[in-house]
Amino acid sequence: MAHPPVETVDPRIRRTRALLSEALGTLLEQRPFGEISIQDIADRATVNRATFYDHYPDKEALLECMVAQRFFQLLERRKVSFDAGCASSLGGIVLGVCDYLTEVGGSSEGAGRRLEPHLEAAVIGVVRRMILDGAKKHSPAGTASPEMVATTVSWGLYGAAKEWYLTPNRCPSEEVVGTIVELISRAFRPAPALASG
Amino acid sequence: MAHPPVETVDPRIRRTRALLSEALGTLLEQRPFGEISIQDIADRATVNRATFYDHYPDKEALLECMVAQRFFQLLERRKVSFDAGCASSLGGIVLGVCDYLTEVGGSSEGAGRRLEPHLEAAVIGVVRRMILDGAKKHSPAGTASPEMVATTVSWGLYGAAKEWYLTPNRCPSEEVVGTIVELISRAFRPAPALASG
DNA sequence: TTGCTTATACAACAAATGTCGTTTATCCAT
DNA sequence: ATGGATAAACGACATTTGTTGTATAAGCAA
Repeated sequence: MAHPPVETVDPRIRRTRALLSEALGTLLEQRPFGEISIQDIADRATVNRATFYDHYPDKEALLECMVAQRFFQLLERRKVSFDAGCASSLGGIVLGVCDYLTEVGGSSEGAGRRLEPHLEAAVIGVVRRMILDGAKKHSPAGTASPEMVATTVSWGLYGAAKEWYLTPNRCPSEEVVGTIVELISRAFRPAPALASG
Repeated sequence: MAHPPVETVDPRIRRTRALLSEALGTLLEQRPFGEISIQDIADRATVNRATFYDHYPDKEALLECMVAQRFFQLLERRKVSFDAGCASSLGGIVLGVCDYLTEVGGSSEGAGRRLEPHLEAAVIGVVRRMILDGAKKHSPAGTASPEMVATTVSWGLYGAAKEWYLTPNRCPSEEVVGTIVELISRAFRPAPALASG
């Protein structure tokens, strides 16, 4: 009944949300997000349309939850974690984002050359959480709070991955990881002297 | 007639789009974006609803155009530009983003603690363009293309500004600029040795 | 001015959205 | 097992959305 899907024990709620999530996932393999109606999702999930609104305010919210969940599971499968003291540990996250974009964008999303904004927000959210957990275990990197660092890095990281993904003849994901890590990992290092002006 | 508003000379088109943009701007001062229908916008603009669809596919597209235009004008008024050789020139952009978020989020958007994704995309787009123009005039910063650098920095910059904006008891925008510039400007410097691991 | 081009107004339509109230089924604590 | 709590099914409704076709008006070039 809660709109932002909170942790719940009730098997009815878990079942319904799982059905809706799976239904949207299946439909996204067939046609782009914009061509999927809530009725379509409810039908595929064998759930009443009104029940959908008991769980999510709109289909964008469902997409966001689904993406966050699936992307997080992708990182879990790869046993990706983050240690702020180890710059190369960012590589696993970067590779995960690149591969996830390729995976979900391959069929329909990428064709329109437009990533669903809520998909982007969900991915960034997962990355931010992971970076924040790692960053908090280390000493502060200058005047910026761990939250500020985590947000900056997660947004920059995602933007870089998206830039790569939208490049017409892009290189394999493994090759771009180093470049992206190089760009964003500097946010964790102590500040060098800034150029004046 | 073109959906993505291209440069046009026809005064009828310019007039209609200006009316729609201004109408949405006025309505956003009264209630959040989600509670504004296309009919509302068309009425306020004294334009037929069907005409709206001759210019924009949906109200999100109008919002994106409006935000990009207004935010760009904000930077123009402040005479903000970017020179990749001068790290502090990022400060003007950062301050512009922070102030713009405060400006548009003050009335209705900020209350719900949720920024419209298309607003975010528009702001990032303007920042990216400005950074890209400045970055292209300089030598390449490592293996990353100017586009990659500009995208990474613009996303990171926006994320940082958003983090600041959403902080409950945030400091004045002038105070956070230095922190954000310090975080993101490193992407323009030559790569230091990375921590191993 | 004339005439061609094109943007806008307008009406109408099927479809989708978001909400509400009622009934039925499921969960879970006792 | 019983009973209270609550989730889901279902039908209905007003509203919004996106599209289509035709008529009117505005722009612009000759």
